[in-house]
Amino acid sequence: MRPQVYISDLSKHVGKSVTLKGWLYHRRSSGKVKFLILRDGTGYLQCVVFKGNVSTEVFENAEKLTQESSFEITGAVKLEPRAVGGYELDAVDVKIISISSEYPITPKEHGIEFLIDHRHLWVRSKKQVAVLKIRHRIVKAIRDFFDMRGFVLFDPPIITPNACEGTSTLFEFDYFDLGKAYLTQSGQLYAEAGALALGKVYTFGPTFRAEKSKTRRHLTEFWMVEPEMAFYDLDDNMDLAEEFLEYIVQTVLTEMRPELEILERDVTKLENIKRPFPRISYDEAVQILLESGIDFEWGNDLGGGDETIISDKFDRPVMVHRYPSQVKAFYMKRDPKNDKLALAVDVLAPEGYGEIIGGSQREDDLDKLLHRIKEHNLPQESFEWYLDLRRYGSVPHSGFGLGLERTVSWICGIEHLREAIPFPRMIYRNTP
RNA sequence: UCCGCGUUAGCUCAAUGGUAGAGCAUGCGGCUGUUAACCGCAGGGCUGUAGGUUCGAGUCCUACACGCGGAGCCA
Repeated sequence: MRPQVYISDLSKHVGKSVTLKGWLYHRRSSGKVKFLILRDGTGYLQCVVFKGNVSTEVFENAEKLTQESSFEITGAVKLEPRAVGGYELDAVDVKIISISSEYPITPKEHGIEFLIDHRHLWVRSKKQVAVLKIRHRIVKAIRDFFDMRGFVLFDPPIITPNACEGTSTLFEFDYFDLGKAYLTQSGQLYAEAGALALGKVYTFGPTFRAEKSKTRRHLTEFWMVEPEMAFYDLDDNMDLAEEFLEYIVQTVLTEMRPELEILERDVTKLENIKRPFPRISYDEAVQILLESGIDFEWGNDLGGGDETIISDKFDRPVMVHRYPSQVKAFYMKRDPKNDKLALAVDVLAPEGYGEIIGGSQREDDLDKLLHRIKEHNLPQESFEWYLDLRRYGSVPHSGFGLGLERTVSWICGIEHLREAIPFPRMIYRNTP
């Protein structure tokens, strides 16, 4: 077999004869000349098959190729501004690997139901490939960011014996003789144990929510990254969060331009994402809502529409801090200046993409935490290990969680979370 | 759980209560520079399911199923 060259490496092979392998993305024919668009996962290449330049057999092979058939093609690479990608292959040989049956996803438009039913094939489409490559780059940026700052990856369990925060609905199942177990909704409590062992840690993995929620901002299975830092207060936490977001966005802007162009993303919106981000208190957020004519009662959580109104006031992510403690989880530390407030922060993405980060300083006082657990009617025995973290060398500590798919959606400018993960899991769909 | 909208060819959509149509895809033919190519021909339908109104229902009514969007909830 001749060595395979990838489309992304073609600049090194201009003027030379190479062999590429891939699938037929599209074909146009004009009698004695055929234009085959090859895709190989790294890009797209127009291959020209002239009847006069190849044997009858090769020309017939090119004729037989249907959309998504796999094949091998050999020819000389040349610069060609008229072709997609800027290069073109003057084919001398075409070998069929496998002829594709009638491919369901045609070049014309499709409805979302059809596409999601064919997700296993939809991921071959140009925009989906671009989104998934950006997702990959974001994941790498996340790991690089924390690794460069001395964080240690600390993997929490996915099977947990009880509800982490006592709020969300969880997926429940039988766990041998030990009774009910649950799929994790957050690795955060375990991350706190990690932070007290290793100083700075992060978790990164799938999490599960069983809420019967059906909106474009929801998945039942999604990925979350959760840093947790010993000796960080709320301000340190917010400093890290904004540095983190800036790094992710600027990395994608620098390294993923071609993909952002395929997605027709307005990059000027992303170029704004530079520190410092605006920081407003919950009280100030409520003021914005009241001034916008929203009938909002102090003490309620912000809804999706409220978040959009607030984020529309800014051209970069806005950090809303110090929420009423009644709408936040039991483990969040109270504001020493106002016991009704929790030292929490939510980061709202611009352009209506909503909450991408939720975080807080954690309650580090044993007695207060015990009190909170009773207040929330949580089973204390399940949290004894967590309370131990306050019994043995408790320190101020903070952390936050970033929803990966919401971040991918925002950066890619896509409408629905289901396009930000290869195989989305939603309330009425667990296939393919 | 609640509130809207939808379901017609493989796909995307048309069709005043009166013979079910187009584009794409597929097949055959034509074209030596195409960019979702183009031109000609052909095949392709229990109009989501079950009732009802009517001389006559894709169209009007009722129920159900499925889907999409939103609310609540959440990252």
